Amino acid sequence: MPIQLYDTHSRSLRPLEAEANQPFRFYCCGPTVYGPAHIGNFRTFLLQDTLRRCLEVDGQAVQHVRNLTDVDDKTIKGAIQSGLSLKAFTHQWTEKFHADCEALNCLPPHEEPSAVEHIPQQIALIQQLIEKDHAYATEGGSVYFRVSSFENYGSLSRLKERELKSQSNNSAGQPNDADEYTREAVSDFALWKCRKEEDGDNFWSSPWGEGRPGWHVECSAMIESSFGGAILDLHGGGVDLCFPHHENEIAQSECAHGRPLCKHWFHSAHLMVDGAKMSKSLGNLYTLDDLCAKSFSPMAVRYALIAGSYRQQLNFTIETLHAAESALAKLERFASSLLDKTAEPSSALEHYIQPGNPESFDRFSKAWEALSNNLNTSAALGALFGVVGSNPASTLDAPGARRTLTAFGTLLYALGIKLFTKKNTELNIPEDVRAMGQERWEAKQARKYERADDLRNALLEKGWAIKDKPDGFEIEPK
RNA sequence: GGCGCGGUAGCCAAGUGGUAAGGCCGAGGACUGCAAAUCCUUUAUCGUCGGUUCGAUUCCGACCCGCGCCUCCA
Repeated sequence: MPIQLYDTHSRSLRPLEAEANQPFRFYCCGPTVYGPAHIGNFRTFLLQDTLRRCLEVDGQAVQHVRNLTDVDDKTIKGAIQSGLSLKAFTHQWTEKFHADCEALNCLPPHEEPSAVEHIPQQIALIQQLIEKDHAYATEGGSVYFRVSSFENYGSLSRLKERELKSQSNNSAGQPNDADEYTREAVSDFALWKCRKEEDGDNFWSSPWGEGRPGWHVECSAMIESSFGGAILDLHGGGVDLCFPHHENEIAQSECAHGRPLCKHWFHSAHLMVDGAKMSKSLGNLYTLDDLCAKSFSPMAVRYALIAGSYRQQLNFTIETLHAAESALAKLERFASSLLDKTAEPSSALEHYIQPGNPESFDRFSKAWEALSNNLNTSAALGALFGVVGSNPASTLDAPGARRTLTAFGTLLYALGIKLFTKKNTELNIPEDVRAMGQERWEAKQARKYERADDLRNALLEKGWAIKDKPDGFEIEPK
């Protein structure tokens, strides 16, 4: 049974299957690299990553391509403000994005094309559109897509053309382009923007004069060049991209190439924070670094961001993150109970975290079914904890524990969850803390409880907690 | 105004025409010198009002409330 996923275009659940002997062609709109990505961005990328992992577990050869938007209004503005070249500016934020992705255990896409490196392809695409009369150049040297020339325009988002307002205003309500009045219709969108003073050095020459590409055309051109003219199996992005970006991509690609752009559209709902849309003005916009600074682990962030199903807005709170840390700890205890049976250290768990084979899901089959059925991460996690609660380790022998670990590991792979990531990085307990712990233990053994409790409280104030065991004690960060 | 989504326990969040997964928190118990950690147990009738049905949280209708997109946006 292939994985089923809701398709925005047909508004129905449809199976995800590549053509015979072909990779599963998976394209995602990537980040605009003008600053650190926030957790809302990452929710989308994490969900896409989780879907990709599920496809791999399902046995498909996924070709995952995610672009970098490194030339647009925001990157150009940011570069000029920071006094860096566009390339240097976007490079630093690309590096940061990669580092965050790695911390969140996001698999790198197989290809990550850069928009600025595909300008010739974009120009070629625009030329094709002009030749086919789907686009026109204005006197000012910009090029627009003629929306009225594409009958299906609006089918993805169900916007009738007559309902379209202008695509020509920026967020301040000002026209984007000086030559706005030379465009034929307000709903026409820019493919090529003529050079403007505020763009600084960031312009390229084209048959229509110097300028730069429009945002939408970047994706169409990169898809064409990465997938060599094949139809995409899946295209993903946040819901906000549905219109106009994806709608425009469809118009450009289908008009230029005369075939459908994509078979399946995957849109993930937005992340809310404390019940409201994230925004800088509300002070509820978090980056990964912001959360790590509050000493949450990146893995808890991943867990929290994928714990709700993707079609539902997820309400993120700091409490969610505490819940994620606790849930992760519970999974670690579960893994430990199985690893005890196989006499392996916790570090051995990673060998079990593999794409594996769906045939072997065993008692985790409900969890896999949930993932297969429209990427229901929430139900999958629920089913996972159902198994955890049944405490299978108590009745398993070593081979049985190994089988259970294999199934469990496959599921962890699908969800992109790594365990025991915290312990490995926090083993440096200061010497004085260690000594206090030892002294407290000795006082306790000598039944000098007052002294022992004082030391325990003192350690707590320093941020360290003592966990007593029958034959000794451990010190952990509070 | 157009298109779309949602209202489930203190919080987050699945799900189903036959009396509601899971996580967190809380409470009770075990353990402990007392704690912590851990383990066990435990907390809802599903926005409101109608309708269909033997039976609805789940289907239909109305209403109320919240949210998203329609403009750069994951």
